[in-house]
Amino acid sequence: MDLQERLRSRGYRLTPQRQLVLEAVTELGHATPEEALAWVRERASGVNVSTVYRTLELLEELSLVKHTHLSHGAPTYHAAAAPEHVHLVCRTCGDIREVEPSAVAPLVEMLAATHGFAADVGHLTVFGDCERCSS
Amino acid sequence: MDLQERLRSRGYRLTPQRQLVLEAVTELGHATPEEALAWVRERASGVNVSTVYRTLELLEELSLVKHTHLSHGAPTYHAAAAPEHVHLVCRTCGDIREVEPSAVAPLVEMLAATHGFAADVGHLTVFGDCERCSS
DNA sequence: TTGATTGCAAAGCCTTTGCAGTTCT
DNA sequence: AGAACTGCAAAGGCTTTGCAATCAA
Repeated sequence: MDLQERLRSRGYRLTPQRQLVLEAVTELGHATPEEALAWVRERASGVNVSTVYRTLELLEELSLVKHTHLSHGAPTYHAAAAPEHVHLVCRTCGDIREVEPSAVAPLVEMLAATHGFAADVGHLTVFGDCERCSS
Repeated sequence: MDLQERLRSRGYRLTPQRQLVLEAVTELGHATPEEALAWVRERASGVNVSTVYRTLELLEELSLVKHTHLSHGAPTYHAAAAPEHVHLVCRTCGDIREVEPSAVAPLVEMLAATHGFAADVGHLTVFGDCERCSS
């Protein structure tokens, strides 16, 4: 199912800006709104920040992108099509590492079993200290 | 070790504002800076927002409080003395539930073993859908 | 044509900062 | 006196919103 199809089925339109923002997030892997904007502006001029914000919100609503909070500031977006992963963020050195969702499978299963809670693994970020910083 | 002692040993001073902010966070269990301020203002007048921010930062530095992000907006603080817990946040109904750290023990151990990563359980928040909302 | 979409500028949250007055030691 | 602390007001990030012009279908 492609972008246009998803948009049209909800009465939305396909615009160059929307294509570019989705492409930016996909290409960059992880991108803050500001970073996505920068990427887009390398390809098209005059695109505004507010369009990026509105588009990211829309794309998230369409389940085409997701976001997490990897730091205190702006959130980071990534394509929903990208393989799911959990983030490990080191609060000492700032290093960010991705680990496979299988790492949290036991947790997810147990939350489902004991609390009926359906965890969103793609949104999960674990803060702590990485190997170098905790020793 | 009490507040005054911790402060003094680092060259800081004990002030009514600092006592009140710590008390607010402790009493409220979870509090945003704004909520802490409101609580403090019920006991003392004229306390300023910036004092609350500065104090929370200081208390966190002294390991007396911790913070997590339970929603998109302001962070929530809780006393470090409170029993550690993980937060489950339902993104559909907004419900917030606390679960015991034992729930994530396997995850924590495995991150330590395979990635040398020391997870901060008290900061961990799992987003997803709660029982009612996922069915 | 007509409703969706955009750019622009202004406003809004949340938080930080500079500074001068005040308080503690 | 000297340093820490506070309130106040202004500024700073990040994000949202109102509106008129523009564009997709």
